[in-house]
Amino acid sequence: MDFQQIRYFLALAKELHFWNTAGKMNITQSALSRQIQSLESELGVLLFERNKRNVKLTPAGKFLKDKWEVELNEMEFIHQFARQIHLGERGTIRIAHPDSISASIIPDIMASISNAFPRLQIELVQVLYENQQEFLLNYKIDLIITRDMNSAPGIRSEKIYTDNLSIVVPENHPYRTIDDLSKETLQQQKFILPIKDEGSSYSDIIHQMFKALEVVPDVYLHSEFGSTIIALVRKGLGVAILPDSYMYHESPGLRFIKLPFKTDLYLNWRAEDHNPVLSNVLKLILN
Amino acid sequence: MDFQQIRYFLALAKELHFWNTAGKMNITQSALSRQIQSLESELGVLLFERNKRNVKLTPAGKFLKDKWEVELNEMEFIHQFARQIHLGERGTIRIAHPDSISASIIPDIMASISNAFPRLQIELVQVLYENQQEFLLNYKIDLIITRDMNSAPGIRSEKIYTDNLSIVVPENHPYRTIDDLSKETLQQQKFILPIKDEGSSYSDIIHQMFKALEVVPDVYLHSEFGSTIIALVRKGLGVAILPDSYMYHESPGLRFIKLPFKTDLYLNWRAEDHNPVLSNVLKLILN
DNA sequence: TCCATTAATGCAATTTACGCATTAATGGAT
DNA sequence: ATCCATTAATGCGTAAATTGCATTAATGGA
Repeated sequence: MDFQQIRYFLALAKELHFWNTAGKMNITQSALSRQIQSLESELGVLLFERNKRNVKLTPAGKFLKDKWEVELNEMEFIHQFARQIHLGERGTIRIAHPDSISASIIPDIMASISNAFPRLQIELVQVLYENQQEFLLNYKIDLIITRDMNSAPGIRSEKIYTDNLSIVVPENHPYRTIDDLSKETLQQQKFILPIKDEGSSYSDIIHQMFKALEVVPDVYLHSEFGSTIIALVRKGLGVAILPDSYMYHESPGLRFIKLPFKTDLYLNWRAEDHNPVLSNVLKLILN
Repeated sequence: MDFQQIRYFLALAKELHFWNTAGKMNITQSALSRQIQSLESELGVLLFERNKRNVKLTPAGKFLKDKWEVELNEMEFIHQFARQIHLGERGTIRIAHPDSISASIIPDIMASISNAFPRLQIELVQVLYENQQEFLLNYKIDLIITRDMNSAPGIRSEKIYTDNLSIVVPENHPYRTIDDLSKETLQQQKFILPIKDEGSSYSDIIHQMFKALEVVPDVYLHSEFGSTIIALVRKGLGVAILPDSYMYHESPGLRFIKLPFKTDLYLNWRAEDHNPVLSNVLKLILN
């Protein structure tokens, strides 16, 4: 059974005239007649009561007219929807990102996506450092922004942004500009730092920074969560080294003093993932 | 687009293997490959991501698999339903009948129909004498049982039953058997009779009966409604001439005395009505 | 009774679908 | 690293289906 046959049937059910219908459907009366016959015999249902003069729907034909009209519309809608999925205009994408950028570049990225593809559903999630690779490879997330270059097989990684590192101090702290910093005073600070994850280039950079400053930091506390770190600094429990992106969180009571060190942000995705939604989002972010 | 193509797609979406699927669908891998390609190009949607080694659904393919499964089941259900309509096993038929037989042959007819065609919906209606023909010809009813032969063009009529006429008297009435009746006493009765409709053979018969008995009835009241007539007789307001069928109404306080006159019941329907439900019901009633 | 209309049908031509055989890509085994 | 078995795609000839044209047969109206 062919959709076209059903379209012929619906047209004929409206017109109730083989010649007129054939004309409208751009076939000959002969073809239409045979298509209807073929439909009837395949269904095992007489659709029209017809003689050489009149054509009218049988009760079963009337029933099918009503039902098929609905079903064909439904089908057309489904196919339209499928086309949008195919073009990456519909669908869901799960993006993981570090807390630090949730107020800096993430809003820009989201705005850009929802502007270009308003029908996309985006799920923003946070993923612990040790789960990042597994979640990506097991399709729990589709895209992840990290501060580490990822070189695992099957994962592609591109640098998308570079953050400055700042030292974050409470408003009443004597550090006011970069010039106030000295090896001696730094040595006296209590530091609140991110957890030093194995192989994390981000914590490496912080480590290298202290090396370059020739300071061995007195680490008061390690936390994976930037918001926790910021709250602790505000309470005067220590100072922190954080990427500038945290400035966008508009947290009062803090001062960011830019340091001459940088940390990169990378976009990571499955190399073999051809999901058109992903392709579209990648194009947008990497532009 | 062909339903068969969608069935091929669904099979392949389950198997994810062209050779195995082709075998199960009883075609060659070549044909299956081309059918899927044709489906993809007609839809404008890539359904499978495939190389010479692996086959997997695209997001759009996954979506269509879920949707099409539902739609195809829906369609199969619709077609099954249509087949039942075609065979006259499903549908609605509106049957009109005189009040008199609602407790005699109507229950038998209903039982017979619902036994043979349990899915049929029957609507029983009452139609005033003057509307009978119009309602039938205008498809307001499909079948009508009358006490008059109908010979209008486009209407077929078949005799299905013959009722005896009885004189109906209250229980305390002196008439006990047919032998108690005499011209003289009949002349003294007050009669409650049906309305003498123009061209109604039924009221004709009652008229002829009185002529044969050489009695001119003292008609106290005319009513079209048998139940009204019966109620009036029970109250002692007169006696009536009614078809035996009323005996089945189990009305207490009445005596039916059979008279040597008969009245026929006819089944009437549109001659050109080929509704299979009607055909089935006709076959049952006329057997 | 005749005629115009119209659905069905025979036939030839065209288009489409199919199976067979082959090709080309790929993942796993040696 | 190389070879091989597996497997989806494809070229080609044949079979099947669909189509249009012309004709037929039925039917309602003049």
